[in-house]
Amino acid sequence: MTEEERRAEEAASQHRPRARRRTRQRSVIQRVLLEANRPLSPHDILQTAQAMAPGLGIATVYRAIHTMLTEGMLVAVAIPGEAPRYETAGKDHHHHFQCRTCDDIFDIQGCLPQIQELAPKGFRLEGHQVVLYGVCPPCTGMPA
Amino acid sequence: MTEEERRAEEAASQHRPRARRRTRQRSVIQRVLLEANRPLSPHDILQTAQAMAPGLGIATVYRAIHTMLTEGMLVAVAIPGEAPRYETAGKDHHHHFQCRTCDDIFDIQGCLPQIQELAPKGFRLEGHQVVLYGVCPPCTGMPA
DNA sequence: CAGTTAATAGTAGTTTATTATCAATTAATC
DNA sequence: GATTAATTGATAATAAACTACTATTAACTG
Repeated sequence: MTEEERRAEEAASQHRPRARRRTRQRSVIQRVLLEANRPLSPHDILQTAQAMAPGLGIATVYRAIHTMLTEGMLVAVAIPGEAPRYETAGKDHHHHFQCRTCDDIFDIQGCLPQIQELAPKGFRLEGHQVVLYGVCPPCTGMPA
Repeated sequence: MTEEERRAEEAASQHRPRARRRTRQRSVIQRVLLEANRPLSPHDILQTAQAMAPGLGIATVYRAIHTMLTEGMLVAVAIPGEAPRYETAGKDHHHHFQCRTCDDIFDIQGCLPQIQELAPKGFRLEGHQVVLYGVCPPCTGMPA
């Protein structure tokens, strides 16, 4: 039985659901994601969070991501050819830039309303995604 | 030693490189890709090609894709959260539409020059990709 | 502070996509 | 038609990302 199944089973039973604990690890992971202000991979999160939570394991990162996703605190960001990244939810509609040198993803503001008109007749358009590719400021040699 | 390595070794040796054979399987795979006129996954290719080449194996599909990629006849199409698809090379700049019902990818014509302006200062823009999401004509109940 | 049990670290296992291996087949050449 | 070796089909092996498992740790609760 997975953690989630056990939780669901308890919720359906007579027992009072156990509280979700505020652990050091989860706090650190949350903070890393809030401060990054751009989508991070599980590995990114692990690397950064380990500085503030020594010994942090990758499994804990994945568990925290899963929890924060179901709580609506995070959203997944899918980039072509890449494993999903995660960023804090609640941002305005925006798109992403991937640096071809460091592979990092950055948020970019703005959008193009005319993008709606690209859908051919007969296709029901429900959403879209734009990804820009190039080199980010740090990788072009510019100061961060 | 892989097939590719052996080929490279022979090319560097005194021996005349052996000819690439035109097999029934490869012809069928090529034809499927040409007629689809949209990006296909290896699995898509296998399904369609097996009708014209009974017994066709998935390994042959992957081998043909690899060969056609290195020959410049195919290009890979990466869609967020999806394994790569492949479509015939040489098309004009275009983007893609993914149907949320059948997951198929369709080519869409046109682009937006203003997309260049979305890149923030300090980011060197080299390329972009647009993916539209929605429901394709067949899946909305319209005739193909 | 003691008891309860959610959460963790470490790691084995799983999943999905792709590649390697190899005996058998078959396209190209003689 | 016989010969040669490129190609194939079946399947084992691999790779990467993620999940399950288990003993241990440490939040919460009274």
